[in-house]
Amino acid sequence: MSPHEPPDGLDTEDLALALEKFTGIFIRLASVEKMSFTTLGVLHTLAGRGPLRLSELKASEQVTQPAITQLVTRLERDGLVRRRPDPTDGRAVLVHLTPAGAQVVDKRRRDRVDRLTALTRRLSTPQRQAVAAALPALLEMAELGAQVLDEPPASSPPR
Amino acid sequence: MSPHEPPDGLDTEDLALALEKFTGIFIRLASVEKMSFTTLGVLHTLAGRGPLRLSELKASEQVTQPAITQLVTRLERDGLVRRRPDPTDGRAVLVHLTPAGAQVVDKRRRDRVDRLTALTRRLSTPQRQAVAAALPALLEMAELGAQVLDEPPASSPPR
DNA sequence: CAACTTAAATAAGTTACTGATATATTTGGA
DNA sequence: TCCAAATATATCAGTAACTTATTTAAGTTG
Repeated sequence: MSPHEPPDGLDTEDLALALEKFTGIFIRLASVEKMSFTTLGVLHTLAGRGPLRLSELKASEQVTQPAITQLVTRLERDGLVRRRPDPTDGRAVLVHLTPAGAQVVDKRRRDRVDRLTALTRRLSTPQRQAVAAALPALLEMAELGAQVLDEPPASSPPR
Repeated sequence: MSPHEPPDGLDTEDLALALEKFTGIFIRLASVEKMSFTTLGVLHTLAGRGPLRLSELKASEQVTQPAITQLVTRLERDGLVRRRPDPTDGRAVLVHLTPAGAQVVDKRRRDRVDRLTALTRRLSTPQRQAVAAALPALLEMAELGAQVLDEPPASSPPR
């Protein structure tokens, strides 16, 4: 009946439903401090991957190139990032996180950890163990997913 | 050392890190069709919880009341929702999803399920089982989290 | 070294937000 | 009963954050 169930008990429809609910809550767990999702995404990406070109940020945030230029301009105005020339390519610019920018990311992360801690305290021990056991698989899926998102969005990929 | 590790193996810092990566990918898995996160959030909320007042939508989306009024106006213009008077309160309006609106939500959900299926196929059987075993706990956390988000954002809530 | 490509910036217009305020309805006493 | 306060939504004016189209500058190639 369902084409989404491999033979080992993970129904992808259930998974999608659970993850929809969960991510909807999770992304609201951290204090948002008047910043858009895209802005926070850029700061977070820079914190995780180090200085990047505008074109690399564009790819990771799924907006147009002028939008990134303007967003970085605003972030620079607010002292959260700095533009520096790319020594290996005179056309390019490397966007660096400033200490203030790193602090924003850290604060959000601490908030999230605090709230997650509060949530997990209310789970049963087996539930906590189940979540801990699933973490490597979730990380693996995130990595696989990142690769997929770089590929073209074909509607019906011919197999 | 870490205040975030209960005695049964779930380090919340690890959890937060994994979930950050995972949700960052997950929310981009579905086709976005030129709609903002907020817009999609409203459609999804209506699909999940039935007709709601503007003020209820406002609470679930964390934007100002005029933003919701305008967003619903745009959605109504595009035929995705309809406003109808609340029979129990002459001031209020109930926002209903139209069939076209429900279709948008369904398509996104199908997209997501398809992509998740592709991802989970590349996991090992134990990994899939681990994810399946964690689903109830994730749902529980989402539910607990939803309650927390409704509460006032007090820094030190008195018990 | 001209033609092409790539990286980022600029320009002009649109959309989606915000705070402040207005309108209509309900609620709760005097 | 009736009026003041509270509640639910709408409107208005201004700003922020995007879009497409175009421009500028620096690399790459035959």
